[in-house]
Amino acid sequence: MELQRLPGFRDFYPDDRAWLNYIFDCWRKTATSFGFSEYDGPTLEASDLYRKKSGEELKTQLFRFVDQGDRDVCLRPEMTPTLARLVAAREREFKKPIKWFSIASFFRFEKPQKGRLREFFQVNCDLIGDNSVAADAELISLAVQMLRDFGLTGQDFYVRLNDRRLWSEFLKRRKIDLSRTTEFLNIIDKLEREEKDRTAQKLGTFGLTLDDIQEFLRTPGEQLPGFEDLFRELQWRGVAEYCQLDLTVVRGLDYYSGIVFELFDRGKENRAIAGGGRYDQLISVISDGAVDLTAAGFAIGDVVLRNLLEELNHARAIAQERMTGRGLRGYMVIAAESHRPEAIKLATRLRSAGISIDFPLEPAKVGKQFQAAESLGARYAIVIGQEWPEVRLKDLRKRAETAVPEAELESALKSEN
RNA sequence: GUGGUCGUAGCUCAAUGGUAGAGCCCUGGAUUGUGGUUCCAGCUGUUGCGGGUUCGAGUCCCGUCGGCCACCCCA
Repeated sequence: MELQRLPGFRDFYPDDRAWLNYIFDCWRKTATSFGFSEYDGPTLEASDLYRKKSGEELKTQLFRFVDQGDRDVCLRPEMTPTLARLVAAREREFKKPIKWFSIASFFRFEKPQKGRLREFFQVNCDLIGDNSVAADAELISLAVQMLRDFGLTGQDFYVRLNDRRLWSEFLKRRKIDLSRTTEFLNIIDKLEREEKDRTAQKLGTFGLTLDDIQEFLRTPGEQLPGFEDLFRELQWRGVAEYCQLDLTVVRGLDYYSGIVFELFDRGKENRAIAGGGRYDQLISVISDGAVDLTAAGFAIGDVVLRNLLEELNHARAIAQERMTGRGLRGYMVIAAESHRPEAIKLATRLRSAGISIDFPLEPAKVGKQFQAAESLGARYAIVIGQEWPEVRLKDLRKRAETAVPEAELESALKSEN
């Protein structure tokens, strides 16, 4: 019996790692283009960091243990508390608004299934110290752009947008105890999935009926000042058409205080690709009131995203193209072993110039070497033979071969085509 | 945590309860300086693991560990 991989964890063989790199590169490029700076934090955090902001149920989903120093620690299940800690600790060093992103791995002890594993990666983008609707719009716009950069379109995904304050107002107006907000939002969250009877029964404990809710759902968000401003901001950014108001989107986390949104794929699966919102009180809570900064952010996970990119033909084609573009530039075919020393010196020089080069470590037949070049995905074969110092440069895609003096090889390999 | 379903070669899968196979991949070769095709040969298994029924179990039964899916939960 061989050693097994832990359930919910993945190996990343080169093909898988290429996918991950492609996704990371895309995330990083887009976040940077919006003026966000990359940061990171530790993978392991004190358990208290997560207890401060959440309920008791959390602990079954944490990778939690006591270290050799008798500290109660957790593998991070999300980035936001770490971010809040970082910002709270050195808040005055950074000009506002703080626009940061990170690409990191997270751990949750859950039952693995489609789109949900025990270790996964997320890009987290947060905008801190600005509570304008422009900040909200900026984040939504960034989330949309991040998906568009993978070749996804409005045909593939859309944004479900809501503001929790709409429900807060709703509760206030009906004189319902606001301390039960979380309980209430949980019912709203399940509105589409749970049986109507069950929902009605739960609502009954609030003195509400299903009709009360349905009626409120039909009335758009003009009841909250600022929502029109938000949509105007979204329009300026060209992302309003991706968004639709959906009051049933509330998101599970307690700490969301304003807008919340999720990006869904339009396929029948309808899974959330990304989610986020405004959490104006969290930094204050984490820092025990020392620092009070408004904030909003979102995260995109790698698992659902990759599933989706592989399912959609156009997105998969783009991914394949961008991933193979980074292959080997030249494979050196050493046809004359007597020139191996020169060949290796040449390869070393080309590599120093940033050109990816490989060659056989031991003598091999020329045919074999060409096969190797082919299977390694090399763009060019460089044949080192008796003609040295002249070499033969063969374009493996075009199947065309030319003679090139070795001194000119570098520029020949660098020229685009 | 609950339920369904599936575990056979590295991968994808065959095998009415009766001697475990194919394709792909990989390795080597096809008169020694040219690759996506082709041909030949070779390699690989405690049929996930442990019990049970049977003359005989990959096949039937129980347990267990995994995978997938749904529920729960979702940061």
